[in-house]
Amino acid sequence: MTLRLFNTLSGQLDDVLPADGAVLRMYACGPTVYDYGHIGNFRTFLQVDLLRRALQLFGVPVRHVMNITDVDDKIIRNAAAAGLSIAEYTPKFEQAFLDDLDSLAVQRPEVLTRATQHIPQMVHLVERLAAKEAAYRTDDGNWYFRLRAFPDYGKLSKKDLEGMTDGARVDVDEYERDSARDFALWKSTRSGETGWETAIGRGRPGWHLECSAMAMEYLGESFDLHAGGEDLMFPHHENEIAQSESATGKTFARHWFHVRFLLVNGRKMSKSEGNFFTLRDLLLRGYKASSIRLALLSVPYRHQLNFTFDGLIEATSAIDRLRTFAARLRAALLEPGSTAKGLDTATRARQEFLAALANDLNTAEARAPIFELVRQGNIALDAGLLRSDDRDAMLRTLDAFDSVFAVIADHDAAPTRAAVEWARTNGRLDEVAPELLAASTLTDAEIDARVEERNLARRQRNFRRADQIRDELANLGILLEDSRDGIRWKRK
RNA sequence: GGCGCGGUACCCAAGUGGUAAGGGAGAGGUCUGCAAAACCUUUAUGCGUCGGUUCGAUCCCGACCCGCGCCUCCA
Repeated sequence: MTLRLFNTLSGQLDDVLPADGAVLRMYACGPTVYDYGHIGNFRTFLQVDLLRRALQLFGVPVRHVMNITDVDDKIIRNAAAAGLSIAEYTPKFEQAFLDDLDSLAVQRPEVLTRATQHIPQMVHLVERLAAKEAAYRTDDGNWYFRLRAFPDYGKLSKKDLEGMTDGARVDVDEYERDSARDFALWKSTRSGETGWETAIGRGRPGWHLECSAMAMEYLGESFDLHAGGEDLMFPHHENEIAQSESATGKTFARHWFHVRFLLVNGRKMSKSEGNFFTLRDLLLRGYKASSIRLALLSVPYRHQLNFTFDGLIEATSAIDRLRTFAARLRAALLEPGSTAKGLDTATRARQEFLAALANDLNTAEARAPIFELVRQGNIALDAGLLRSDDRDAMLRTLDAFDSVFAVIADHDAAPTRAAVEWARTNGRLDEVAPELLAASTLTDAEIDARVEERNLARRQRNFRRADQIRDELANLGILLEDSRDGIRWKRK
């Protein structure tokens, strides 16, 4: 099956296939590590993760490069305020970012690159552009890209340069540039300020330059796909195209993938608006990592997603249903063999799931056949009609689903525990949901012992005592389920 | 002002020129010591409004209303 994906550049659905017939080379703009990321940021990284997982499911090997921007104005400002160099300031937030990716089950890119470790490549790119008269240096030492040198400018964001000249928001009076729209490639700095001594002078790279230089370093001058949030389309990605294609004369990225924004209360979630949640905020309130992952993945990437706590609760319930079914399938004692209906149910669900994903990563549509499978599977189990090969086929379909959505396999304990630990060491225990703190004090063995104690009471038909234990555990966030196959418990 | 996206049941949300997937929540029932889980039934003559095209439109066209994003650092 071939993935068809909306391409911002072509304005239509295009097949996503490796140009070299072997590995799909993709670049995704990563974070600027000046603070903890908010879940709006993570929506984009989750959708990129979904993309790479879907490609792998379709049998397309992926080489995925992500940058870490570890030098920029905000980093320099925050580091200075903390009395640190940027090299001392950024590692904490880079690590937090990587930890958050792990919590959300986001696969690591094949290559993670830091801007500060690629200064020579950036300088070289400026030199190439200068040689073609596409870059120029002003008297203050800054380097700019000459927009007139790239007639295709605007082809990604469909903006007409002529039509947007000198709007109110352009810094018309910015000194010495040939044109107000020319963008900075390299910013000169004085000694004492953050900067590097290079052949093009002392300074630091502009943001756009970083991505072009690193993408080309690891993926070549022309590659398959470039991803990022919708806000990066203009000017960031437009500028990447301009400087890269001016230097190489080749198409930079063939396919551009843009993820639309996460809203909260109908407004864009952003640092500057102050209306944001970090992943840790939500974990400490007692929401599970898997719930957050599913909630941010279930609305297709090309639609805005309005974040709500109801949405998280809904995702939690949906995941419970999937996990309960998977556990029930695995535990069921079944006759060997298969049934036509059972196999057909499993196969059709898988096909419909794959078709929905292949259709521009339609995650909402992709969920439906999986839940239909759950229903049909439960009915067959209730009726005692399921055979072991049916079960195996159904489990394979669930595995395919989970290789992309990654929410059925339960890895929720570790992120929550880590978040609580983080709150403890950062003096933020008051933000932790009470039942989370309580539950975190109970080990699995202690819970098992309490469950056994209740079981004994039940066998003695001492239901008062049994219910009392169940209530106590419930107050600690532990839910019990009595089933024919025994007692299951789970952390809320 | 320019460019773009969206308005589908209580909530989230898919979708198609031929009569509305899925999830959550709610209600009733089966099962259970009671719960929980699971299953069954149930919840839009209706898809922002008004016109038009069509045998037929939620889906196509036009106008309008409302919401959001980008045009500036930003996932």
